[in-house]
Amino acid sequence: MSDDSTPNPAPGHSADGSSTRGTADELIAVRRAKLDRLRADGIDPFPPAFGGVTSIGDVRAAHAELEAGAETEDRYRVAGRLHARRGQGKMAFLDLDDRSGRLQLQAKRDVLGEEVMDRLLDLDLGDLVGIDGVVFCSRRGELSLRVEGVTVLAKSLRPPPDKHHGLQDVEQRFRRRELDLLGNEDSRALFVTRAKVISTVRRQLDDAGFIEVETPILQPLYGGALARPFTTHHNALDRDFYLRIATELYLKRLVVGGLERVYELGKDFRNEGVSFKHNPEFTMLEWYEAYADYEDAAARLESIVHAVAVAVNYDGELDFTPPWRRVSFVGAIQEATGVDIMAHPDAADLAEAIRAKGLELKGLDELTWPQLVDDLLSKHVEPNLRQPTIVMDYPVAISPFAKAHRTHPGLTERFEAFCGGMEIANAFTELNDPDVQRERFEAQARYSEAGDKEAQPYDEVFVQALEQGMPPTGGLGLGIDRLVMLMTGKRSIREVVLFPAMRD
RNA sequence: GCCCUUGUAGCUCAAUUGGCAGAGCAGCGGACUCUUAAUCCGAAGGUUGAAGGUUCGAGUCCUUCCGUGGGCACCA
Repeated sequence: MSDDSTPNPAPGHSADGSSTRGTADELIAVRRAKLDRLRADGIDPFPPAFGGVTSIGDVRAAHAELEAGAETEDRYRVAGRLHARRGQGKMAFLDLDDRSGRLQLQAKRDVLGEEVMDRLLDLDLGDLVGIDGVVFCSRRGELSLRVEGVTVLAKSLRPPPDKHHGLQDVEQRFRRRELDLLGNEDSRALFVTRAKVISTVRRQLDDAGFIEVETPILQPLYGGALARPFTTHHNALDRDFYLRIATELYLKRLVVGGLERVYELGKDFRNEGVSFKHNPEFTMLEWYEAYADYEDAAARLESIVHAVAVAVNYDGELDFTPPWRRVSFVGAIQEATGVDIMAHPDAADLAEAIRAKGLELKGLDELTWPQLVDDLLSKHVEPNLRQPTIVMDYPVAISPFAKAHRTHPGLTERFEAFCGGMEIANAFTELNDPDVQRERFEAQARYSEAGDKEAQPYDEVFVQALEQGMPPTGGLGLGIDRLVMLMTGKRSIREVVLFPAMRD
């Protein structure tokens, strides 16, 4: 570490100039020299706290009507990061950022005196400072604080991103999210919006009588979704655990236990490829409601998502007003491709029908019937579902936890919701017949033996829970990251996850 | 895993057909008491992602590797 501090000139007067260069190391060295100068002057560059701060947003709100040139007697203490500086002589203007906004500071030598003024001018962009001052409105109409006191709150030793362009490099924005946040106001706003999405969802469920629960992330058996898990090892118990791919099975055991309305909001982990809509760890909401079915779940989903859109002032092209368009799974595929999947109940037959329609599907002849059906939906239907759409009644073969449809054989009471060409939710009338559930697991075991790495492992404890008796239940899973993508108009999940997975 | 794309100063971006690597901001020295992408003067700042190769000469062309972004595959 290069800590070769220059001799300390008077505060505010810059370092001797002989060692002032422009490389990254030298930029840091200049800042370290200023740090040393503060310490030499008996100033703590990293004080422990700074009380009595008013947010810039609150200062602005209190003086929204102030006219150009107006003075006040109103004093405030604000704190934040130094963003820009104009003027260097007997008067300077500085911009100070906090989470709520930006405020101009006016520093006058005749107000502050030589020592304080010099110290203030010696600050670097990016330094965290506390300011005591009095509100006025500049001749050009800019709400400002006339500085009366300056407190260094934390010295910044590295240069901040460009003050106008912010941080543009996508890789650095994701790898060094703190630089993205401090350099790009819209990035900060996005994550505030994300928090609002989550708090709104919570409030909706809390107000509807749901209780929030926490179930294991480290699971001895994974289940509740069709996906490959991450595996880890517990040393003391000397056994492998899986990071959960879903919360479904534990939550249904809580319904068996009589909690009736439960939800969990947290991370799931799936060991699959990354894409604009997949991150290996992602935030999932699941809720289960006793005595409800999938129609009730659909209505609740519409209501919650609509409430979220209102809460974040969504103004994009999607219309989340309930009720959303409903189409049947079979009908949606037939409409988009002309193929009636129920008329072709085996794989070879269905593959022939797909080929007859001239549709593109890779590996057509190697795929199982469920795979063919799933591909038809994901490649030929899903991308075109822009406006919120609920696709109802999925085939039983791809729905191991959904109850058989009350009137249509071969189908289940399951829907997925799509918006912006993406799946955002998956819900069923939950299968609560333990014998049928046991058969479904056995079918999954056969898929697994046939080489399907995503088939469900048999979960005997879960089946025994169903044998205890689970009330009729509606359950739903909602992808929170994708919901935030929709609400903010972002096309990549990496934009809405603070620290997305990156290659090393 | 495969294909395409991209990587230049701390940050944002240029560089014609292969012909002296440049600008703005930031930083440094100086001027400036209502500026706000402040302005003005001055001096600086580079292993062009890495390693090889072709060439009189490579940021530019070729090979390999690393990372980004996009697509495919995977995601029954």
